[in-house]
Amino acid sequence: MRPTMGTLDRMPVHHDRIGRTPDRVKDRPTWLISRAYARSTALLAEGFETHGDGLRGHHYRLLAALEQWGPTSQADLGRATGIDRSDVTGALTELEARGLVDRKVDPAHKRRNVVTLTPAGADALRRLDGVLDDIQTAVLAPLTAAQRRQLLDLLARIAGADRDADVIE
Amino acid sequence: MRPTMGTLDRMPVHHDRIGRTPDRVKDRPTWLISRAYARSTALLAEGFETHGDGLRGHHYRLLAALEQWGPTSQADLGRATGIDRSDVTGALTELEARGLVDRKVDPAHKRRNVVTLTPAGADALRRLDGVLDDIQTAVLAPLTAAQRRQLLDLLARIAGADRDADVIE
DNA sequence: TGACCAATATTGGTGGCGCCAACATAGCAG
DNA sequence: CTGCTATGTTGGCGCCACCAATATTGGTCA
Repeated sequence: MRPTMGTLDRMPVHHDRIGRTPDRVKDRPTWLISRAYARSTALLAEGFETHGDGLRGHHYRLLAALEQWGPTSQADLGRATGIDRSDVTGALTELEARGLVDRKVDPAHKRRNVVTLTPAGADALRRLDGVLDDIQTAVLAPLTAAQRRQLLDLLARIAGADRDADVIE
Repeated sequence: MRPTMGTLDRMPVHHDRIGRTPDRVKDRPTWLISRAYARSTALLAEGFETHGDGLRGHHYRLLAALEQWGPTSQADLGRATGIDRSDVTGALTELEARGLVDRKVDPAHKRRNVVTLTPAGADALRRLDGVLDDIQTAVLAPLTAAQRRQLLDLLARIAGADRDADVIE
């Protein structure tokens, strides 16, 4: 019994440890995945906000694709990054406004835009890489090196389930 | 050189296998997590749509919390499920309209609403459980039983990093 | 007691991200 | 030439996380 409060028992709900997750939910893989995702996106949002000049995940993915594959059409960028064509358009417009990419019509295929990474874009990508690296280590902080490798391996299997199917066939 | 096209080499981009993820991105934990999340949410959305009567993740979490802890205030529901208070309000309104929960003012604490799971709500929860179970097995399909246990353990560690911190201290 | 502060429920709004539909245009295949 | 497909763009939707402001209520404390 606690001090100085006679009516304690009419409190049907105030278990000291509500705030836990319901049992039905807390061990479900989809729940754990969503929690891990929530945690990583929170860190990403913070990192992008404080060191990302207002850029976000879309922008990083596009810059990375351009750095790796060189000048690319928007449609191919979308396929390479898993970003919808329409969202590619919007993100590229923002990147172009910042001078991080260059966009012009492909003279040989006039319906295409050829998107090119500018030097400033490459710089931005390198900066973001640093930010992202820090975030990765923060996310994986609770794990040992061996556990990290394991997790990445396992995640790759379930994350790439459809794509592997596409690739293999 | 391919046939019938002299100007082929000004085509820097048409690798036959674009559609992969940039190397800079594809092994990052946050990326893999987001892919796993995308996969699981796609399955969840499909499952909820075809067998969920239009309910979504929020609703399931709330029903599960109510089933486990009994009548609960909205604020506590929010804390228990990680759903923002404002979103709790909206989701409960929908659940109430379907007769799955009952919401009335706590006579002892008039600023609180006591939310109660109705029998229909318990039924809906059980139905959703079945749907969710199927989705879990679909998500984990590429893994062996041992790998599944491992993945869940590792995810729990990184997913619960903050909460554990809260609990431990 | 009265003044002040904290918690609650609600309303309304933001933003990221994934996705889809419609459209005009351009290239390709028959 | 006639479809059919690919491309880029615009506009919209839905889910989820989050935040701000407000009215109400409870509890605290000087």
